Amino acid sequence: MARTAYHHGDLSQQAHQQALATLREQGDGAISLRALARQLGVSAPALYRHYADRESLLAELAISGFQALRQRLLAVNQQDSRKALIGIGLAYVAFARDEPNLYRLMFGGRVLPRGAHPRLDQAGLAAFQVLEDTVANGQQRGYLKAAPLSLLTAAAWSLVHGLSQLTIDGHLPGPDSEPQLAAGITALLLDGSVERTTNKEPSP
Amino acid sequence: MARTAYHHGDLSQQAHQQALATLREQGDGAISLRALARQLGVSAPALYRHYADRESLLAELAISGFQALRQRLLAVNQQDSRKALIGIGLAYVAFARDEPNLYRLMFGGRVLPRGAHPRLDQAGLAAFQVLEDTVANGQQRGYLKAAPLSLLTAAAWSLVHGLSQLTIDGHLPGPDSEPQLAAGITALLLDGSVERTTNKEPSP
DNA sequence: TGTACATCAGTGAACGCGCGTTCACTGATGTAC
DNA sequence: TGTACATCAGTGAACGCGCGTTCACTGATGTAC
Repeated sequence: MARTAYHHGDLSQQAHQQALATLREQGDGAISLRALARQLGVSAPALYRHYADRESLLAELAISGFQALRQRLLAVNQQDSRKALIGIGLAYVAFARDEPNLYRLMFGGRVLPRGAHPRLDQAGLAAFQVLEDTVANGQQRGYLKAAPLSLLTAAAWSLVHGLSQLTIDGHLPGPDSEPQLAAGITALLLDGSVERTTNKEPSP
Repeated sequence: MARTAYHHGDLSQQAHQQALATLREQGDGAISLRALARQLGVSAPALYRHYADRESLLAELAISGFQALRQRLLAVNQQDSRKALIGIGLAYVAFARDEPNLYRLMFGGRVLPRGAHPRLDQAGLAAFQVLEDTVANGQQRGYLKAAPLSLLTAAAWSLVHGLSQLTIDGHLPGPDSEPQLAAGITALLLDGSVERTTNKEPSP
């Protein structure tokens, strides 16, 4: 253990991890730089070597959250358009359910306003892009209505985002019935977006 | 002005109003009992005559928020089922856009957890009820699919809630194009929920 | 109509707390020659 | 291979702040008789 007194060596990473743990357990309001430093056995100002201020730390957490969400969405099988869209919806809601406090931080709006952290905005966009690509894909295959892409995407996003929020805030029936709820709701929107004549996927 | 030194006479109400003003301008995080008392020219402990603690005050604000939302939803014309559903969606999103910080408090989840304030939960339910009634109404008139009411309602709610959140957090295109976006999205969900054979409203 | 008294709605002072951030500093590391 | 020196990553102390809440209290109001 080359843990010399000075030069912790891994402070940036460990601070991130510890803050993430606190966030998960107690929400972003519970994250303070002083407490964090205490937990890491380090003086508070040391953290300022790695994070400009408290908000920057939170932004970093949110960024890695968006990256994780993006990975989940990318992992969805894209072969069948219909299954892909439902799969994206399920993956999205599953992420929110698994990481409620992280999700709240990412989309809270209050804590991390748009525009203040360019890398954060970018990470959010990158995750959103996967959803939009999936919709565009479905549309190109003639599977979705000819409505403007932005409209279809906004609808899909609103739906999964709203469902996520309502779920993690306990407004909807227990989490046991929630996955099929998500699937059912997504299907509901989908069937509305399907051209009547083209409700079969062209085989690859 | 019977504003005697003691006995402010209207402290409860004025505290509510002042707190609401602060909430609107700066969000719930900016509400503190001490600052509030200062603004009202009253000692801080005086507020404890009217509110058990800070959180109770926030709960009161959220309650009146739900009441206001409910009124807006009740004001929607219910004659035509399709128009009613779209109207509810528009009214809902308009409320969020007009009162972003209040809306965040009502649905933040972090600040006011479900179950802690019975009257708050009740007020939330009462607002939700209007939406559910509208959906049930549409279904009874044979206008909506025979899917479970809870599913249809959850879908509608998720959609408008998600759209509201994304809108007030600036994730969607400018607020200028937003009303037609809301209408378009709601219609998208609706057309998916419409039985193909019954897309005309029985005339009254 | 007057009065004793309970109750209500305020006050001022204080407790105890933790926070973000800055400052001048020191010890460790890496690099040029 | 050794050494001067810049740079990096920490330290401890302190500033200044505002907060929620409790305490023992006092002044005003309302009510029973």
